[in-house]
Amino acid sequence: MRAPYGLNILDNCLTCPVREEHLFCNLSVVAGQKLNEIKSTAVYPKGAMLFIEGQQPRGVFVLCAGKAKLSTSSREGKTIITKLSESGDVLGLNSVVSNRPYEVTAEMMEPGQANFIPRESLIQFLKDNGEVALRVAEQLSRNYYTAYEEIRTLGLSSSPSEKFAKLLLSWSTKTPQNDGSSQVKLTLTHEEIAEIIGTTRETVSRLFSEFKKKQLLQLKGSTLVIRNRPALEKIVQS
Amino acid sequence: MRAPYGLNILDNCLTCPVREEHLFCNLSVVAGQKLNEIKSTAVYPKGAMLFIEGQQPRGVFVLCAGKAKLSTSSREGKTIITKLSESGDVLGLNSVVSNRPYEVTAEMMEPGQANFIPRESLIQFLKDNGEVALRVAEQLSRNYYTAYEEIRTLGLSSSPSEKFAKLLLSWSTKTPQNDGSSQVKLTLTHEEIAEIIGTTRETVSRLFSEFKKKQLLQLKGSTLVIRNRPALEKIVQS
DNA sequence: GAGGGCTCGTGATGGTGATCACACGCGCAA
DNA sequence: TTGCGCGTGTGATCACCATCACGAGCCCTC
Repeated sequence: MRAPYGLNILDNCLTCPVREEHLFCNLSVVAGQKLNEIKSTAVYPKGAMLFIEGQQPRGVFVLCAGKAKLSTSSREGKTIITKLSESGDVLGLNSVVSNRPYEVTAEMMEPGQANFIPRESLIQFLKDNGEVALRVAEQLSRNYYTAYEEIRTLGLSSSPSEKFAKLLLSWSTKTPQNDGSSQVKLTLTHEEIAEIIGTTRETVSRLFSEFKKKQLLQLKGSTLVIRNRPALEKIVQS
Repeated sequence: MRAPYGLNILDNCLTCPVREEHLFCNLSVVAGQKLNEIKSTAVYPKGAMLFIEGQQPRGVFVLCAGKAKLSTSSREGKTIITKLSESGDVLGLNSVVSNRPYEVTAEMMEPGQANFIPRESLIQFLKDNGEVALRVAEQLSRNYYTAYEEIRTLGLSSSPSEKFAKLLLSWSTKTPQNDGSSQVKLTLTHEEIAEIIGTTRETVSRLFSEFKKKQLLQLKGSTLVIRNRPALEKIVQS
């Protein structure tokens, strides 16, 4: 069975063979079944908006396949990307739990699939399953930590170089190589990188040039090779 | 009975006649009693550190009297204040729930009193009381919202004037007057304000001068009179 | 009353990064 | 091929704000 956009529909993407820290894994059999009943699965094209900043929270989305970017914008059109989400992430949880409008916009960066759990059902489910509520609390506090990291980055590290180096390091830690370097597929435009570190597209271009010249990184087609992590860490130092 | 620093020791500051949204209010009788058993009360002088960034989470502090500031610092010594806490606030909750180091330092800005609840006891308490766990989740998601507001401020509003105006408005909404103006007791130094909006002391001084000249605010001794809120909102606009 | 510590005002200066502008290369479709 | 849209490189300029510096006022202690 083929879904649009070349995706295979996953039968049940709430199960998670890989990452144990996922929110809805390792539940009791009863709870797992109940969760399966209240969820619904859908496939989304690139550019699809799961939800938009300011909307009333309809429910949470459990990303099963594809990547999504979370962003927030000012009235003047300036945008910052606050998180890149991957398979397994739960989107919209904060808004649903506190019943406040979505604080971000979630947009698919590539075709993907997600489970949707309506707000009312989820809240009732949490009330019926106290131990899951505690897991949700843990997840929320992890989210909070991520947000705090963001605050530290925005508030404490002033220069774009610093933030850029920090971003590169965060990518690099995901794909460590034995020789200290690492390779990453670069799927973001300079514009998007600028929105992540809170600067302009031009500055990002210049940063790439500068870092290339300093032998900190290298571009082979669309793969980014990060050399000399120690030097990057020295730039960050905060 | 007199406590040091001119404070009356409050018999049980977990009860909260005023604000219903407090975390540990309106519990069942049993839960309330249990909470009373595991908490301990202490009095703190001005400048006391309830906990410090990076420490392992010992437990949460429920602020009963006095104000505290939450801050985080970089290695180079730059500091940002992320929140000013008041009576009723629960400090350290995120770290305790996720069992990660305190992400901020909590320092008393004036003499005060707080209830301490050790981590182990609290977690056990939450496991035994699922409905309270959900309340904790709600509280955490509110914290998350606050953090997100901070991210928006730091990331989207570039100029110090904008952030300063935003800060003034946040103060002003707490004490609305019928004529559109409002008065606030100014207990912060320019230095501290600078740490809140992420700029320098000098810039804050200049902002005060500038806003005074523009009739946006006025200083009567240590009380700050905010006139012309619409103009401030126009400066913010984000 | 003298002295020290803290907060606040304000001038001078310089660096940095946003902004504007334009050119280039690439993929794609008519 | 031509044309268009998009992402990218890079120069020139300029406003803004951090930084340094210094002096004034204020409170507390000795």
